[in-house]
This record gives sequence, structure tokens and C-alpha cells, in this order.
Amino acid sequence: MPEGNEIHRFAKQHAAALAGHRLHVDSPNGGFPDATVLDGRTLKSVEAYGKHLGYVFGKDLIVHVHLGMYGDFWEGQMPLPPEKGALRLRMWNKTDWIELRGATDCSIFDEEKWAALLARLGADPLRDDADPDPAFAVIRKRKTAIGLLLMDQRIFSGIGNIFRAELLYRARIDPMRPGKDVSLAELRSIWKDACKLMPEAMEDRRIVTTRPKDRPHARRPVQDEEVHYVYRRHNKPCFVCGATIKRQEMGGRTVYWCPQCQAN
DNA sequence: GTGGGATGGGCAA
DNA sequence: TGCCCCTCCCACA
Repeated sequence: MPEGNEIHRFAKQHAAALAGHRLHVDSPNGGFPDATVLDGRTLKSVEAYGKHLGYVFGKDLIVHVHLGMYGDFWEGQMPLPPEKGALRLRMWNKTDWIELRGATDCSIFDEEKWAALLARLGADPLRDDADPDPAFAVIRKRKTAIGLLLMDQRIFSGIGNIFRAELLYRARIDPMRPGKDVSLAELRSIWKDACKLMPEAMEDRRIVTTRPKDRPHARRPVQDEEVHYVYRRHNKPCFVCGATIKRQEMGGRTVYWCPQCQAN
């Protein structure tokens, strides 16, 4: 379900609810063989990098979670709810519980494996320690379309299909434009925009990218059909110029853009 | 009621 | 490149 904004929110919320406590851990429907190793241990912290989560129980005892397309957490106050669906991992203390379903990966990493993962992730707009300069340098050398490069987690991390479409629209850049033809100023602008939009989405628990002046009707709260300029708006008129929003397959994912606002 | 698509990425081939 | 993990929602009948 998530892009980086939701991953970082999970990290913050799960740390607030569970870190510093001895936890009960189990895996009612399997898929996570080592739950007994964790049961009764103290969760030290919850880390988020890009779309990856790490639940740190010890130096070589880090539960790596990648939600992929279908994974999701459910959260709540004790008592535990009845078991439902394919429940891969469940953690709880006296007051709070979290449940994990459908993740692409949920397994124990040692320190070395965790470090190797972080080493191959690009700059994350949601992290204060992120340095985007290497990403800019790589993009400026590549013929590959900027729409593909923005999604490459080795270049940037945490940006998914929604932010790709919306960041490129807000920058008025055609997703098909080669990376090397995107100026440094444009790349800096995209990064700055991501550093504003992604934390907002984390707080709001939804991705809103349209500016108030561009919404077709000034209503409060923002209606669902108004939150994106182009993402999933194919065959609908652009809020800004009225042209019909297009969509196309790009690297196995669907990209959306305005052929008039992003004609370059 | 049904079927297709979706915020992701690893894997086999 | 195509398939898979597994869940929800929407368009369409």
C-alpha cells in the first residue's frame, strides 16, 4: 500500500507504542519462522529508510519489513482482536498491538545484512541525514527517462508511483525526458518539493499534491478526486490547462502525465 | 456478482 | 520479461 510517507509514519507510531517494552511476538499463520526467538525481548527502536522498516531487537536481531504492493499493518489497543486473514507477524505489549499481513519480506537481518541494504538505498526525502547530490550526479549522466530514474530506489528511496507522477507534474517535466536533459536546478526543485510533500503526507496519512488555487472547487476538506494532478486521472481534464491526462506503461508501472503542461 | 488493476520489489529465466 | 506475494476497490455487467 505505501510509499515512504506511510512507512515513516509506521516507524514513528510503532516506536511510540512498543519500543522500550518487552513484547510478545508470534506468527499465527506462519511465513515468519523465527517468532519464538523474539518473544519476550525488548524492542529497542524502529528504523525507516525509503520503503524499508527495521524493528531492532538487538545488533543482529533486526526484523526487516518490506510491505510491497499488498502488505499492511493493522494497529490497535489491547486486547488482541480475533485472528483474521493471513497473519504473518503480531507484536504486542500490555497496551498496544500491531499485526502484519501480505508483506513482500518479513525476516530477521543481522547487522551486516541491514548495513548492506542501507548501502544500496538512495537519498530519502524523509530523512534529515539524506544527501541528494549523488542522486543528482547519477541522473545527469543517464539517458534513461527521468520517470524511471525517480522510481529507482538506488537513486532516491521512498518515492513511489504517486509521488513520481505528481512531482514531475509540479515540476512540469515530461516523464519520458532523459535524465541527462533534466537541469540541476530542476532536480534541486524536485528534491525540495519532495522534502515538503512527503512529510505533509506522513502527517495527513494521505498524499495531497494539488495546490489550493489549482483545485477545481475550493472545498474543505479536500475531496478525494482533487488530491492529485495526474495520478490515476487519465482521460480526465488537467486542472490547470484542460488538456486530457494521459497514461502509459513505463518499466512495468503506469505513469500519468499532462501532455500539454509537461510537453518537453 | 465479476474481473481487473493497484502506492513494490525479488526472483527465475 | 513475466510471475508471485495477497488485499481492496472500482468499473462494469
